[in-house]
Amino acid sequence: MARKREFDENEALKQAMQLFWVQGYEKTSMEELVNCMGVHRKSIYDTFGNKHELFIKALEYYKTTIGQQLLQQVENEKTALGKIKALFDYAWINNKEQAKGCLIVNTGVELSPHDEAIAQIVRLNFFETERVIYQLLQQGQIAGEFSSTIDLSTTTQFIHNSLIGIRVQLKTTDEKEKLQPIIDMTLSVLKNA
Amino acid sequence: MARKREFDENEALKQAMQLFWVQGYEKTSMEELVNCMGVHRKSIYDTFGNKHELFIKALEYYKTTIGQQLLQQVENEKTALGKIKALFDYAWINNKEQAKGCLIVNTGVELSPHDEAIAQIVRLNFFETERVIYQLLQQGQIAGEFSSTIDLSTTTQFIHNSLIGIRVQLKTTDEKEKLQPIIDMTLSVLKNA
DNA sequence: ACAATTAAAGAATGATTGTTCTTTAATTAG
DNA sequence: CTAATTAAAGAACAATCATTCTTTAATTGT
Repeated sequence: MARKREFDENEALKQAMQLFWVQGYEKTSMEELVNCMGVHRKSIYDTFGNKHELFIKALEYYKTTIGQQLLQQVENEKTALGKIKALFDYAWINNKEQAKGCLIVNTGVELSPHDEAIAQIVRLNFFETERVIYQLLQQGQIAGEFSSTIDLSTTTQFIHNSLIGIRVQLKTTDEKEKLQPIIDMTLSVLKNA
Repeated sequence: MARKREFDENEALKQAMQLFWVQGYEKTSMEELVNCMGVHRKSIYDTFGNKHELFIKALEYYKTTIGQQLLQQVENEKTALGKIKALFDYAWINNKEQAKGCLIVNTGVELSPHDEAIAQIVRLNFFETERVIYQLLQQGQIAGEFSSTIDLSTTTQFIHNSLIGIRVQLKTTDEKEKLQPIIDMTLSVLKNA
């Protein structure tokens, strides 16, 4: 007994996420969001709350779509090394057309120090990435691909830190060809003696 | 034949830099800058131009003060390894009281994709850091501290990428003790066989 | 068919944004 | 001393910010 929603909530959220990803939180105005989502101002507020809540929902959408695509790319690879490489390579795919880095890293840098709710989401996403890396390192060690002497926790942190660096440089550098050697060198610490 | 300026231009610029460093460009309003610089609105505009030009001058100030302090810390060390470690450790000093990362990295992430003038400044600062790393690696190789088989350019990129990661994580993580092992592992690639 | 409900549309809200105008006060060259 | 110059102070600017109000249109259970 009510009027039907004319827009697709997920599609609108996707557009919002893309804009936040390119521009960041503060730089993005509600007017821009209205235009890019194709949804009326009031409908955005009725559906998603306010700008801050919309941003959090965009972060969640990012995790369940982009994050899931990333895991898919990882699982497509056979070897542990291939899977870890896929983790790095996937960043490229999202930065082919436009330099926008990683939404989680961007958000952490922009908002973590003065927005505890969002800082927590960033930490959670980082922690999940580290969990994935840890398991891949473990698998690779068992399979004999990686050195058995490396410490799993430390190496996980090390790989993740390098991944964060790459995600930043995808936004800042115009010489993306310089990044692949960095990745190769990062992964070289996994090699068997 | 004119009235004297009552505020110190460098001191005001220092305060502006600090605020931009903590909050970023977009989040920082002129009103906040007026309060924190202790200078009248109009005087800020008369002296520094507009917000964007003030930000660029704050970036320059950062380079000539913080950047210089960093080089000082590096030169205080005797060995090449010590100097490179100092490069990493210096990030800590500025993040003891407040998590604010590195102004150049923060700025690159926030503004590089949609502000070419600032993107260029970020690239220039990155290039200078890489130049310093390159020279230290070269010195260390000559002194026999580092392996002679490492490629200087690639290793420079690799070290810098790790440094960027650390500078991001200083803003995002609440477990800073996890970062030291990352640095140690990064520097382990320099070791002689 | 009607009443209840909710979405869409458009206009308007007050607050804050970056920037500038006007007035007053201080300084110094002539 | 005075006139010229420039800084400081305060108010004000139009534009944009996030948010909400009001009105109209569509949907569906009864």
